[in-house]
Amino acid sequence: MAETFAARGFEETRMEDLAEATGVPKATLYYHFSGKEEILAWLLRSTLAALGDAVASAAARSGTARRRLEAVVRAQLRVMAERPAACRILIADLGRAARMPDLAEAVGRAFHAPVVQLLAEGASDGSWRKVNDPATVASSIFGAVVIPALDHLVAVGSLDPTHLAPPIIRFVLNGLPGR
Amino acid sequence: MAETFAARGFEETRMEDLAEATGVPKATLYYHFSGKEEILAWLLRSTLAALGDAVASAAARSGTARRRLEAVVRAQLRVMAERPAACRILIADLGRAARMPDLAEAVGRAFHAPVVQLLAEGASDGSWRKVNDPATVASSIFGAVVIPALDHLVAVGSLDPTHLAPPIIRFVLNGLPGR
Amino acid sequence: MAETFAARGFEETRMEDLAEATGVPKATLYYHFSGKEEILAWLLRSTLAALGDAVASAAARSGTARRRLEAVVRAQLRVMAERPAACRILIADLGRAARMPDLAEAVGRAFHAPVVQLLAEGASDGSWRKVNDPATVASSIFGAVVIPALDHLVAVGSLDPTHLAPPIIRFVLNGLPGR
Amino acid sequence: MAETFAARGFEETRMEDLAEATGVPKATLYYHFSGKEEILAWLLRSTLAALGDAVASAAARSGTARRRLEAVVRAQLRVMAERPAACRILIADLGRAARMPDLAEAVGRAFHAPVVQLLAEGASDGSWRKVNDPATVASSIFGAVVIPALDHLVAVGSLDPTHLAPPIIRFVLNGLPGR
DNA sequence: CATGAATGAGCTTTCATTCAT
DNA sequence: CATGAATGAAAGCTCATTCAT
Repeated sequence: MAETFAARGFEETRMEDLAEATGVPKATLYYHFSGKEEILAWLLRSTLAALGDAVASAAARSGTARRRLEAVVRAQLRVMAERPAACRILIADLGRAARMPDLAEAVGRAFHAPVVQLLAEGASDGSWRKVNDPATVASSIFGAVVIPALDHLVAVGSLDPTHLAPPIIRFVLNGLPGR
Repeated sequence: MAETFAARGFEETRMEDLAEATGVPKATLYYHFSGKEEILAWLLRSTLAALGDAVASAAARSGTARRRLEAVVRAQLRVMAERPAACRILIADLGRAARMPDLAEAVGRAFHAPVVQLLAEGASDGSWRKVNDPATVASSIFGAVVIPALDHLVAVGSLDPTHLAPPIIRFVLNGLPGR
Repeated sequence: MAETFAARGFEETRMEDLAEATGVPKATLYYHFSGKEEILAWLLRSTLAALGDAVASAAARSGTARRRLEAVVRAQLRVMAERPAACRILIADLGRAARMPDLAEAVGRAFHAPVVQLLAEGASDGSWRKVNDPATVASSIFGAVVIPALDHLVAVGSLDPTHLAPPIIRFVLNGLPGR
Repeated sequence: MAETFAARGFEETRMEDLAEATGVPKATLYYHFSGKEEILAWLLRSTLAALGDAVASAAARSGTARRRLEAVVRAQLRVMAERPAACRILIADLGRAARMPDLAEAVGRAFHAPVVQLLAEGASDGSWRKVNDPATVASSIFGAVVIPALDHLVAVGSLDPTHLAPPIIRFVLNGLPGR
């Protein structure tokens, strides 16, 4: 299902394709879901929930904000590695996600809000200096994690957080540091 | 044209809509383009070319790699501000762009390659320490610029590089710096 | 259906016309057939099958080849009278039938082969002298039956084998006999 | 031109195809002809005229009706051999020809009328016994000549009257003669 | 509860044809 | 006279969705 959407894109995926991919007859899909968009939403919602849980629990750990942000990035990459197809859909079609109100909100709750919060906490606990525009920076962090992950997903077909996490985390925490 | 695509998304945009938006009859569009997808490709290709030019000339300036990377980010934001619709399409539907082979390549040439190059040069000129995984970091930079820009584009409808550039550049160059 | 095709010709017949003529919605036609051409093929195939059956059973009778050939011609005219529309299509658009590989073969099996066989048998049983070029003569017989039948079909709108059969059979069997 | 029509059929032939085949730009074709159908009509009319001339002069010879009918058949085959493409169009799409009023009439004048006339004359000069239904028999003769010729045209791609004429003439004049 | 069959609603695309030069 | 460019008018076909069983 997710694989089918990920391979063809939402609009290019016919209800028939989903039926074939799952072995569930079209009409039965309609028995369980109200339509194609709802299938996608269900897929993404569940991934977003997983992401939200992972991020939330990473952010809720004890330790410095720095450590916790690192954990958040790792958590995000781990979830993407576990559900590559759903994540490809989500990131490859951000526009659609943005147009699905509850999803946009879910992304916000799942990643954006915890990170914004963390940015503030890090300023307090001395992890980093005060961040002036935390909303923008949270977006940048999201992009800095998600775009290279998508690159790998598309290029390699899967995601190995072991390799990807270190450079990303280094970049997110330190940028391009002078010596 | 770009506005139409950006507002509705590719599939929701009817050839008829493009005809109305441009005043050019449907059949005439087909006389010039081989189909809807080619229109989109043309739009994106032209924006990508602009982006490529802007990025290339920013990267080719004199000065430290640090300064030049800063210029590259500004250039990227400037192009996005100048062509908000095309950029929304591009970023909001990265999956489709990825499925258009020449476009994927164009993105690579327009942004990825120059930045990878710059990362190497910065290591030489002392702008920053050697970057271990320049491909991944270039992706992260791309994401760190593009995702907050998309956020603004979608939320605000336009892009003000004056406000957006500073936090993004600070983040890209310094990450979240300790005091 | 056949009437619609016969009246307007294949290309001038819109799918919509067939839908109206049958009361079956266009989309339903597409559910059962893969396209307009397949509908025509199905129509013609069924008529050809009827023709094949009629010709085969006429040819398989007991009696002299002469008698049986006569029966074959009558059978052909009878089928044409029974399905005037399908036959008009078939004969009025022989070119299209020829371009549909399985149909061309079906015509061969339905008429040509049995007649060629009969021509040989008639030479054995003394119905007529040996026929030198049976393939050509079988074609001539086909034409000698089918073209006047088409003429009547087009001119009169229907076919009365009672009137048409005698002159055709006389001509086929005797040509233009001297006294 | 004729070849193009013959290969694809009238409706499947695009104006563009004719332009390519002749090297004459589409718009120029419209400068000379009023439309696609008129091009076909022009093609067929010219062939029909040739056929009419050949048939008429064969029928007008001196000699018995028998000899002259033979000459008519030969003439018909000769014209078909000389203009195989136009003849394929004509016979393969009899329905269209029938729907073009002036063409239907031309076929009549070119073949049907002279043969009907000949049938009467043959009854007078003792070539054959009186023909009861000359219109039908003329049609049969037309079919007996034209259908095997079309068969060859389609199967072999060209027509050799030398081989085809004898069996056809024998059949037309004698039918299937007892010994 | 599940599903094969049926369909309403459109959309892309194609072409014959026109017209300004 | 000739033609490249432009277009009006359709039509075939697809698909999400429904519904009777």
